[in-house]
Parts: sequence; C-alpha cells; structure tokens
Amino acid sequence: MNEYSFMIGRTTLPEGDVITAKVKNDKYHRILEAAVTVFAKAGFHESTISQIAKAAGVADGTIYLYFKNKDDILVHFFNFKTRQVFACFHEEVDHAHKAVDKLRNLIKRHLEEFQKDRHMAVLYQAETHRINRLAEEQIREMHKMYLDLIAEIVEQGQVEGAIRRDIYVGLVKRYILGGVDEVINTWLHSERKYDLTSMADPLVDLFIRGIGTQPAAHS
Amino acid sequence: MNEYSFMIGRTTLPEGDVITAKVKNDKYHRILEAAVTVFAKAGFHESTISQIAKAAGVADGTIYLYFKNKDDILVHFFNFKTRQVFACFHEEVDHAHKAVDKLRNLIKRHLEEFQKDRHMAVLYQAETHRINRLAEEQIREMHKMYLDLIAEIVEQGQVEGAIRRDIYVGLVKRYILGGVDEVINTWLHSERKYDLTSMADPLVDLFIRGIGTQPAAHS
DNA sequence: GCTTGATATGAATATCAATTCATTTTCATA
DNA sequence: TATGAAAATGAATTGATATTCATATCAAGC
Repeated sequence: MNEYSFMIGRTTLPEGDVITAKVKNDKYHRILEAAVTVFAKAGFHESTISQIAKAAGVADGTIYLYFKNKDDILVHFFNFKTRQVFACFHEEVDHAHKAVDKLRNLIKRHLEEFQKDRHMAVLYQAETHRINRLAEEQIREMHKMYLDLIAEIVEQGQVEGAIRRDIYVGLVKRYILGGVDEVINTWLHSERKYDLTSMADPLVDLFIRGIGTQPAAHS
Repeated sequence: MNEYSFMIGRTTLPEGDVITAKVKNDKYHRILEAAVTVFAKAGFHESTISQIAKAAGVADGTIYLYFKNKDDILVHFFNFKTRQVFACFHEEVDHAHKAVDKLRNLIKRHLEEFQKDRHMAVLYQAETHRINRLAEEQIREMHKMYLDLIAEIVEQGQVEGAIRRDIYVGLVKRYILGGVDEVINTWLHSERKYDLTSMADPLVDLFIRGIGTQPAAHS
C-alpha cells in the first residue's frame, strides 16, 4: 500500500516547494500511486488529471496542491523510484563476491523488480526511449547509476580473470542493459504468462559466453 | 528527395481507401516526409497538424485529403519503412555466406540505416517501447521480420558449427536486438558526434564471444 | 476563354483537458 | 461549541488543436 513512504520528509527536488509542507499527508502518495497506474494503462499523454483524481479518490484541484503540474507527477515518480530500485540493486550486488555472481544477482533482481511493478516497467520503457522525454534528469541519473554498477562489476571481473580485458566497458553496459531491456519489453508486450525472472540465467549465460562455439573465433 | 516513391501505386493497408487514387501525386510523399521530420523533433503528441502542413508547404486541410487522421500518417510511415528497411536487410544478409558474416552484415546495415535516417530512428525507438503504441500492426510485423531473420542466421550457424546449439533462439533474438537498440538509443541521446556503424564490429564480437574469458565457463 | 471536376485552402468549429479559484469542509484550538 | 486557518472541492476558465467545409484555384478538354 504505502509504497512511497520512503519519500516522506525529504523532497530531493529543489523546485518542489509546493509540497514540502504537505508531504507527510498520505494524499501525496495516493495521488502518485494512482497516477502511475493510470499512466501505465493509457500512456502519459492519453491520461487526464480527472482520471488520476478519480483513481486517487480526490478532486481534480487537489492534485495541484501536491504537484506543480502533470509533468511534475512523473518527475516525482522517477526521482523516487530511481533511488528505491538502485538501493536494492546495490544491496543485491553486495551479496555476492565474485563478479559473475554479482552480475547474475543484479540481472535477476532487475527482472524481479520490473515484474513486480509492471506500471513502473511500462513507464520506464516508454520514457527512456523517447527523445524529448519527461523527467529527463531522473532518467539520465538512472542510466548513469546502471553504468557505474556494471562498470564496477566488469572491472572486478577483469581483476579476477573471469572477464575479458579487451572489451570497451562503455559498450558492455549497453550490450547488457539492452538485452535486459529487450527481454522486459517482450514480456510487457506478451500476455505476461511466463515468469520474467526465469530469463535471468539463460541471459547471463549469453552475456558471459556469447552465442559462438568456444574454440573457433579467436582473431 | 523522393524517398517514398516505392509506395507509389500500392497501398498495402486495406483501410487506406482515402488515398488510393491520389498516391501518385507527390504531395503524399511531401506530407509523409514532413510529418516524420516534425514528429522526430518534438514527439508525436506534441506535434501539430499545422506544423506538419507548414513543413510540407500545404494547407492544414490538404493533409486530410491524403491521410485519414494524424495517427494514419504514422501508420503509413511504418508500413512503408518496414518494407524498405527489411528489403535492404535481406539483401545484406544474402551477400554473405557464413552465418557470422551474415550477422555482422545485418548489424552493420542496421546501424547504418538508422544513422542515415535519424528521424526514423527516433520514431522507431519511441514507438516500439510504448505499450499502447500507434502503428501497432506495423511494429509487430517489423519485430517478427527481425526475429525470422535472426532465427534463420542462427540456425545456419548451428549447422555450420559456429553457433552453440544449447541456446534458446527466442531469447537470442532479444539479446541481439536489445544490444543493437541500446547502442542506437545511446547514440540518439548523445551529441551524435561519433560514427554509429563503428560500433558494429565490437558489438558482434560481444554477441559471439560474450564478455567471459574463454576456457573457464563450460558447464 | 469557358466549363467542369478535381484539388487545395485556411478560417471556423468542435472537442477536449489542464489549470485556476471562489466556495465549502475539516479540524485543531480555545 | 465557536473560530479561523489549512485543506479540499469541482465548476468555470482558458488554451490548444484536430478536423470540417464553404470557398477558391487549377488544369484539361472543348
């Protein structure tokens, strides 16, 4: 229910003055949750303030007591979600010792979190791939955090001797994030009858070993 | 200039009656091209018919002589582009004999085409990752064609002995398309100062060999 | 150069939805 | 229970833009 309680008492957006004093009231969370649900169903532009208000059980005007405008709702959502998701990603990575296990845990958790919160997954997929995206700041931060996490793991793996040294880490991040994203995307567009997390192990296997047969390719 | 001339005389959409008789007029192409440019700049919803009309050098009302409505423009674009792009993908694949070379050619051409037509790339990235996407039919077809192409290559590679047999082809497609997509996405969101096609070889290397060191992993 | 059907125009219409704000309700305090 | 400030309401306002349509232009045959 109270999924956003983490947010209480600290608005990290400098321009979020509007709400500062009111965040403690749970109407803020109700609206945020309702908005994400509505956005995920119909897309951001097709959703109306009235729909969100109705879903949250408040009046249209009330929303403007907690958020500057429609866009601001999405900004708040990503700002919160980025922190929440990455906190758990880091935790997951810390649970393993060897680089490959860290990568496996990260991807497993990634798929798990996105499967658990489909609304977030839908918004994330839609917004990260737009050019003039809303919540640009938050999304850039999210990407950077992922990059840093992967970079850290890859470098450790290189020290361990488990990961090749002749690779460009910047590309490896896209290679991995891309595969994971596409698996999530396919799942979202399917009937979602299968378990997304079951894709983690085969996917990691591909990331590590590739699709080629071992001995052949070695230029 | 006349990039869409391929479309002349054959509207593949059954519901495209509106235009059938008028397709030969180049105003159809002018509007289509202008629309894609405008959409790519600001996003579909933020673009107005007036902007498109202005960019195409026609009156607002003229657009409705060639397209049913705003959505229809995008449908026509994807319908055309899917065919055009895949014609060249197939051609590229046919130029090589060995599976790995086919994959390399495919990816090279993929990056090349998307770099060449950035507007298409922007629309493609945005629309393929939405849940309630416009041109759903066309995009599904595009995905299916890519899947089929990859499946064909992978199966040939398995026969040749160059590609592992213990992989799930459905996943391999997402693994590859995801990596390529993410590389394009990063490029689109960068200043685009680097050559996108230069990513093809390192990327294929990752797809084939993975990031792991060779001898270790072999369960 | 007149006629006619096909094209094109762009101002007017109609709709929709974000935002505002005058009014009402709530509730802590005395 | 009275009071007033804070919170909430939702109808009215405002702005925007997709679509229509009465009118104008064009071009080809006569």
